[in-house]
Amino acid sequence: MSKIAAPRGTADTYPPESARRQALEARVGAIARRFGYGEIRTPLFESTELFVRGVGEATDIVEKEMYTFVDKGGRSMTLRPEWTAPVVRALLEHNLLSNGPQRLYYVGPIFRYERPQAGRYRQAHQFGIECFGFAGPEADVEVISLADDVLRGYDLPGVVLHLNSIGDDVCRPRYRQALYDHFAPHRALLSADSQRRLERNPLRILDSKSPEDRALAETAPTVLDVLCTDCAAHFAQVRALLDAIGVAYEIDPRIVRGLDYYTRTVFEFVSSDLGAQSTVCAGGRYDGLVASLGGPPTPGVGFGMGIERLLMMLERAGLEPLPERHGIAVIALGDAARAASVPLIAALRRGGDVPVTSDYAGAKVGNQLKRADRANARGALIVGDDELREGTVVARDLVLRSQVTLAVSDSLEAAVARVRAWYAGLPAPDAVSEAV
RNA sequence: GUGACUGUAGCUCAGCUGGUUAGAGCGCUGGACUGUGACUCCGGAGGCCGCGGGUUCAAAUCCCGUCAGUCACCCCA
Repeated sequence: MSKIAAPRGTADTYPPESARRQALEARVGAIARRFGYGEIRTPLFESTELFVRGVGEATDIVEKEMYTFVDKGGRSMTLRPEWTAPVVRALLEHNLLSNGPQRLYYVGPIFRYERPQAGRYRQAHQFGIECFGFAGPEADVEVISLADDVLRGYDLPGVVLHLNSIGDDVCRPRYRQALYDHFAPHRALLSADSQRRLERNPLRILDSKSPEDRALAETAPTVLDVLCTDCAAHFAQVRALLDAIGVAYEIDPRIVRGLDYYTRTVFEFVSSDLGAQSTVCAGGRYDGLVASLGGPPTPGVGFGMGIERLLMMLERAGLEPLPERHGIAVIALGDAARAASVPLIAALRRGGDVPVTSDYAGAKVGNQLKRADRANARGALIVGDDELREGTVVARDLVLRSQVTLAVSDSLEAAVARVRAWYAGLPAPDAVSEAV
């Protein structure tokens, strides 16, 4: 025991849990493709400079959460802490924006050096999308609606979409100033953290959890009061379009953003089921990012969704998908039968989509049947001395507990065909479980 | 990075104020049932009591450190 363990905040995923993740990843990918998004994969690590410039020097991610190392060439590299900057880098590197608007989705790990907690890990996984080239509110709505489809599709209770606008280069500085003016006279009443925030980023005081800040935050001016005409119009259209397609939301002026690149629309899907990390999906518009990384001025909007948080919500909501009941377990009894079963197993696996397993350790029938049952196999093929002599196999329905004898001695092809026909003829597990 | 709680068999957990061979349930495995998976009964394997140090005649138990988990803060997906 206590040999080498997985590093803090990381986890292994193995059956049956890995099947849940596969299913989830397949599902979100399918939804993204239905919206016309194509998958992008980027390296696990990038030049540190990319994140410093893309995410923002003064953000927590860059200041204290990056896994940074120096490679053998003396270059500073960083494990991807978020997806947006790498995606933009790839787009610029391959000049994809000159092909017009781009719709991309991703699924994969991110790394942040943080103390682990419910729904927070050092290696986490995110699904997300990025939509480049559309400045209008339709793109915001498309992105939000995609996230909404994913979450609503799971019918999760208690998920609420919070929506806000944090303005642009014109109105955000104005808002900062307004907040500063509001809090500065009462500086002494703020929590220690917020006194620091006041100088660096007064917006952050708004989402503080400390009670002494709350009272002052209640009376603070709202972003929405100081949006410039363009931003206000954009926000109004986003809301109108969300209404038009029936996506429910709540205006929440307290949503701010930890990353520097956001402009205008920001949103979060929040669940009461996640403990302190209540956000399962967060995103927004980032019209300045592409240009700040050296590309042509290009509007963009997207979101990131936490896979672990989504899995946690599914678990707590009791929405675990039932394991699929399928496959054939070959049960060979004795050395001769075991050897004789190999060609049949191989033939069944080739060109078939039915999982075929076999126990080569020579456990007794009862145990092998039990294991096959627990592994959710649908049927079993039993070959013992009698069957070997007679050139047959016993084909057993593991759900109905009934069995037939199949001849397999004429030719391998015929045997395979006969087994496939038998398997295909088994009643669907759903129908069976209702009958039983 | 800060704080609190926790670490005993594959899993879930008992082990009172330190005392001799560390337990249970589930799982695994053998048998009752010479080749059929529920249930029942009887047996078996499986533990550096997270790791390191200290106190003591004696430590799973007390103390310190460390690693890990959980929860919260900071912050965020």
